Amino acid sequence: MPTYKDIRSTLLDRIKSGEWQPGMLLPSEAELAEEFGSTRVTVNRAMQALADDGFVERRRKAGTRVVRRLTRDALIRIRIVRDEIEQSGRRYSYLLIRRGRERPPPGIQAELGIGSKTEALHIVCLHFADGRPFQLENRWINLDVVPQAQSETFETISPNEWLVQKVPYSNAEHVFRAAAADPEEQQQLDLARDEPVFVIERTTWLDDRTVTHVTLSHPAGNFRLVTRD
Amino acid sequence: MPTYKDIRSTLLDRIKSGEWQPGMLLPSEAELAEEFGSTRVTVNRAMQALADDGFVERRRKAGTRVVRRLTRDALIRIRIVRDEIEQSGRRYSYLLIRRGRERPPPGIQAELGIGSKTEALHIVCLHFADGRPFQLENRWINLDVVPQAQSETFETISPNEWLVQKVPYSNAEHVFRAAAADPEEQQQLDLARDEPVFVIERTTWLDDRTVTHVTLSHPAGNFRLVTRD
DNA sequence: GAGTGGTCTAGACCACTCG
DNA sequence: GAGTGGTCTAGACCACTCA
Repeated sequence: MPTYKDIRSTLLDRIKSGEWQPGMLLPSEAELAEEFGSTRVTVNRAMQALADDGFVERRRKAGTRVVRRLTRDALIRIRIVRDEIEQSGRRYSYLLIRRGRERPPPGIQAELGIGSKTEALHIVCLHFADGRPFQLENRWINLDVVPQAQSETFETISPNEWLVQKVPYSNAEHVFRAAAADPEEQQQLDLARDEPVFVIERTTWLDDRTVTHVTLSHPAGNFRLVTRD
Repeated sequence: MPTYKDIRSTLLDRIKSGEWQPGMLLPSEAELAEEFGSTRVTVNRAMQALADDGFVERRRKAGTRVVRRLTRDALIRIRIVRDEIEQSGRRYSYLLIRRGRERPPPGIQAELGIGSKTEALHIVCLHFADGRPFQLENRWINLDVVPQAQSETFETISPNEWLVQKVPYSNAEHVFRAAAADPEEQQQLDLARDEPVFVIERTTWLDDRTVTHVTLSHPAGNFRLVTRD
């Protein structure tokens, strides 16, 4: 007696082998239930799993179709920078460079969703791997959302780790880009001449209120972001 | 009467609000079923959805716990380059630069998983947005896996689109990095002086056999990769 | 209107794994 | 051994949406 996972797997094979081509209409749940000698509920569970994974699209009355893939989804797992460094067997260290309340520039104001006269917490710090600069962190924290940040010095704990503890489940948007290094990046990251930076920008929300916006710059020579399905 | 989605949503609120902290043991399915006035099956469906999304971890006998988040997952949707350009309202065009059978350099041999004397199909081409270079594609195709590629000229269809048609459901690994431009990138992408490139490398398999390896270079000034949970 | 998927209940048995 | 999650069946009703 097949489980819904067995059924899912069998159906997926038919899709991957090309037996069921993109755009094709699949048999109804009732028909498949008969074929597999199981219940419609079980087939439904399998088909929903395939739909969750983006292989098929389902509509009532219209039935289930193999998706036409125009995109490829890649999942990136971004670790806390300390973990990332330690996991690779290198020694992690941390240095706070600046910390203060400031009125952010207009672009950051917009990201944080705050008024032009409101101050936010601005932090610049460095993360090292085996004593060499690995990541320059330039962060703005919205004090309307996380007022506790005011009483934290960030001298021993990085804002990265502090925020994960205080605000564990937020949403985020990332932008990845390459850029020529600006003078501060050039100096703090100790870059080779003409070495560009790999930049991750992250904005984090809690229920539509922006918690923080951060720019993470890395020497291009020692940073790559890897993905596997 | 709550649906499993209602239950999922209620439980997720408790996690996000901090009522249920990371590491905490959740009530058993039976207890929650009683609380919500539903069946254990329905609660199970909700909890499995939370587990799929990475919010909780479940083990028989040990129960269900809120996950301690040390990572953040980001989903990147990579479109076919033509779609990406047209979707943004720009005009797409394509130019084949080179195409030929060659013995690939050692690094590519390893990626493709072929012997040192085996030839592969090497293609270099350019994708334009509104007539300006957008992406330089440098691709190796494993002819053991996709022999049909030999009889395709790739003069009117890009290898990108051709492969999606021929091999719709493959697995992939991506590497994102920044780099100083090499001479060919500098010339073909018409880069400003000292402008770095944003590089995506993708390896694609079909059942453990490597189909293709491609390096996609973009002018840093006009390329960003965006993600949203 | 009719066919398809979406979901629930009630009861059951199984599989894992902790103590 | 016992408690927890994993899954199935059988029957039912509902909700959407296509023709």
